[in-house]
Amino acid sequence: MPKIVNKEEKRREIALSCLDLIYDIGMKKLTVAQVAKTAGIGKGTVYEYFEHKEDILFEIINIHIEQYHQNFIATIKDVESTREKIYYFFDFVMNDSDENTKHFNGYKEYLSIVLSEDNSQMKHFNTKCNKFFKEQLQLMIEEGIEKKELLPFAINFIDGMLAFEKGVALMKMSQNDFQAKKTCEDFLSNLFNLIEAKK
Amino acid sequence: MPKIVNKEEKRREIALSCLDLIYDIGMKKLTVAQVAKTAGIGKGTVYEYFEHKEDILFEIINIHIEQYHQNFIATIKDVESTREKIYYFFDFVMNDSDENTKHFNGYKEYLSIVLSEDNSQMKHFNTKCNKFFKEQLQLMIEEGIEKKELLPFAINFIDGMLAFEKGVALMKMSQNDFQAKKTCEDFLSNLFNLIEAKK
DNA sequence: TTCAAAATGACTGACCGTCGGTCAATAAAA
DNA sequence: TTTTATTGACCGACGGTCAGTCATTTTGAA
Repeated sequence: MPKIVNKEEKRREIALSCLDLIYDIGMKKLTVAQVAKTAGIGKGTVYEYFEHKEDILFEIINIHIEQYHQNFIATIKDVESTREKIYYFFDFVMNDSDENTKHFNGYKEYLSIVLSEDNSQMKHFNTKCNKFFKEQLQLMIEEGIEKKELLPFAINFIDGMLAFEKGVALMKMSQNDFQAKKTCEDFLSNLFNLIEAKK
Repeated sequence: MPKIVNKEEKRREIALSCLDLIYDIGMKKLTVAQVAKTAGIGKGTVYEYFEHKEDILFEIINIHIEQYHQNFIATIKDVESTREKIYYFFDFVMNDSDENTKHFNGYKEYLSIVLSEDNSQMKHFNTKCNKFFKEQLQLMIEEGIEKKELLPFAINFIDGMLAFEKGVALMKMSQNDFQAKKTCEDFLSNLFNLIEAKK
């Protein structure tokens, strides 16, 4: 019998090898032949690990989100004020570093596919991610209220903040020169004026 | 000279003939051969009126938006309270009628294309549409403040409401069983608690 | 103990069908 | 005859398949 490969590991390895390629040219222009060449495998082998071309991106997004979740929790832990924590919640749409731009771009490509197909698995994955962030935001805000940094009714704006963040992401992805950072900062500043406990 | 066809009119006519087809199967599965057959023309003729397949959807969206804008202004005119007007602003994501679902679905397909390509024209179109809605919302709110229905700082939440609406749209498009209507209603109810002038 | 044959999963790239887009030829109006 | 509109055969690119090859391990007869 041949060496048994760790399918999950190799799947991950192939996906990651295409990361820059996808970032450079996008999923639409990406060909499976290119993927195979980049990963140093045969074209048929790609289909040994992925159901279809789009599946490759799904793997990448899974990796990114996993990292992001961990990173998020770790960073939050070291932040003192609720205000700062919530700002960090919007980091994904505000941060224009190379690293984050790459993630953001990947998410854009991913969304494009979710919208064009009717893939229940991908939609479910979205729901799961969203749930995570909602829970995190809820924790932050509840803690903020407990610490008397926020007024109690701040709890009512969790869904609003979640949707706002998604909306800013969408506008950043679908418009030229959209001022994501400014829009977030203004919104947060105005919101905090209302929900923050006055000293 | 031979028969001069009204290019713009025929373009519109071809696009509209495919409306249900696109709604049924989506842009990805739509083939140009199908479009030609449905419109009762040759495949090559399609390219006389459209630059590429996606261009057909762009025409549809243009028609829809034009209608929608007119309809929006007309409806707003007959509505009394600012609160109701703003509710109507969220109609696009809350209304599940067949008619609106079709428009919403078209917008979803459209967005998918905007995200997958880097089409500056489409992004510019988005920016324009958004500007329209922002102006409308601004008018409503300014009027509401003038009529003492809203508190003055309500003006600060225009961008927030815009982004919120976009976010709800995105979540509705990319998740299973997302409660768009409830999310909007809750958000608006909570927001009005803050920005509405107390009697 | 040895090692050839059998077994099997990994891997491959030629091949296929589909489809977006092109263009040379044709039709038709003026 | 000229100009414009129309057309569908054709092309090339690409996603996905599959019959066959390879490499390694297991097996069991000598």
